[in-house]
Amino acid sequence: MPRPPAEPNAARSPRPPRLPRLPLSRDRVLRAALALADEQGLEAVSMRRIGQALSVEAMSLYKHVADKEAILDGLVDLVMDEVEVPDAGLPWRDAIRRSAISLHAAMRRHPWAGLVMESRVNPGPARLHYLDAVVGVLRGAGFATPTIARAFMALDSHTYGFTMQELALPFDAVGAPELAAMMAVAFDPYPNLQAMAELAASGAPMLDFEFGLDLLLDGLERLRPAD
Amino acid sequence: MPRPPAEPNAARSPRPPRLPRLPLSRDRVLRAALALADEQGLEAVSMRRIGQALSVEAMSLYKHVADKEAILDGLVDLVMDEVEVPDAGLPWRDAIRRSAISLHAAMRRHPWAGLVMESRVNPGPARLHYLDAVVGVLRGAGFATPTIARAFMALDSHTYGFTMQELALPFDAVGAPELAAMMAVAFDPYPNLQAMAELAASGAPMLDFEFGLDLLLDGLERLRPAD
DNA sequence: CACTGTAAGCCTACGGCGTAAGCCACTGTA
DNA sequence: TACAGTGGCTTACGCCGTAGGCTTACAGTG
Repeated sequence: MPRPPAEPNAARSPRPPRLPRLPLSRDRVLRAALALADEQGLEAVSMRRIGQALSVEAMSLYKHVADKEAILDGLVDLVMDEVEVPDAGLPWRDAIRRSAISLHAAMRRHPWAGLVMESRVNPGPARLHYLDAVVGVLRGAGFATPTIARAFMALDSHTYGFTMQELALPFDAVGAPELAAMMAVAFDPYPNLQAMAELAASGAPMLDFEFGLDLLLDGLERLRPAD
Repeated sequence: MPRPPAEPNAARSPRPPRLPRLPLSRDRVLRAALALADEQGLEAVSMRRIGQALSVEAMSLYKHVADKEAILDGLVDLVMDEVEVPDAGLPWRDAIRRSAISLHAAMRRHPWAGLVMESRVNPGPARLHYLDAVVGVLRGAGFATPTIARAFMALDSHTYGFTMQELALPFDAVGAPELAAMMAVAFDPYPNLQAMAELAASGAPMLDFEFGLDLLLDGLERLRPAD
């Protein structure tokens, strides 16, 4: 029902006293979205619920962000901002190692982030800054440009891939005994996997991010031209 | 408007002649979903559009699959079925190498698959079979069980991570010159990335899946107990 | 002071989504 | 013949992103 056209009604409700909320902004929108994602998961990040968290209608968000894609891009960059950028003052191996571990940690703090990052094409400034620093350190270590490209892909692939698998695994969600029981069932017809289930049941740590990372770094060190 | 209650109407439309379509089945649903995903992308995979592709209403699918999650699980397993499982008859390194390359290729054939796999918790039979074979080959090579777990994570992380990054990159979509131009703009304030942009512009292949894979395999070979 | 442009937030509505619940025609068996 | 089961259809609910237009408040100008 289209309401009557504007009718300047003196008997209107007594004029809401315009309580002066602090104004919306791209930054406030992103922070609300980040909180929502961290606390309630990625599927809670909808325009309506972000609006709700800010006591604002969904459509009001569009005055500050282009669309939902832009919000996701912004979220990724917020996470990348938490990552320790490789320090050109350190030996190349330590610098890369630290930053990879820091990226891994950031993705674990925001379990939704990996999925979002990998569906995204355009890197934001924080991501570019990180990328630039990695390349800088590898150049400083004397690697040739094509090797740098390959090395970067290999290192980042390990970090992303490991984190994604780790988060998909229920290792943290349940205790070792429950997990072992689950595995025993699921692995029933697979003899080789039984050994894995037993290992998990023993409570031994199954997830070792630095194992693969060090394999890669060792290999790169061997490829590095003597300086 | 709730239609009149059942009224046995003799003047009904002349009885649609019940043309005998071949019946629905879980398999037909999955194949339709696979075709949709491959041809029109993951967001085209909706219950309504799968139904459309099968000339059937969306709700009819629920007689054959539990829900959309089940369809996605099924899709992942269809892709895993295309993957060459490591051959226990080969030297461990060749066997693992071939299967990793095959997994990478399958994920490239179905660019949507990586994203789906990584949001999924329960491995299907094809995935379990693959996993079992990898573990079997590594056992045969003499690795200790904890090392096998770590090695598997590292190898799979590289395959998933590399493929996801590769697919997010616009390397295939545009030609080298266009890409270089894009990079030159995006990389403007980042001196180290300029070198990468030039490398890409030269048309040199930027993506080398086997580089990281071989770094990992070399490292594992060095860790392997002498037999 | 009045006037006007503009920005910020609101409202309505559209087409799409996954799926709960129930209906109906047909089949096979008792 | 009766009956239960099966496979498909219909309707409807509550979500989603967002196009388009409206209202209000304020800043700048005369």
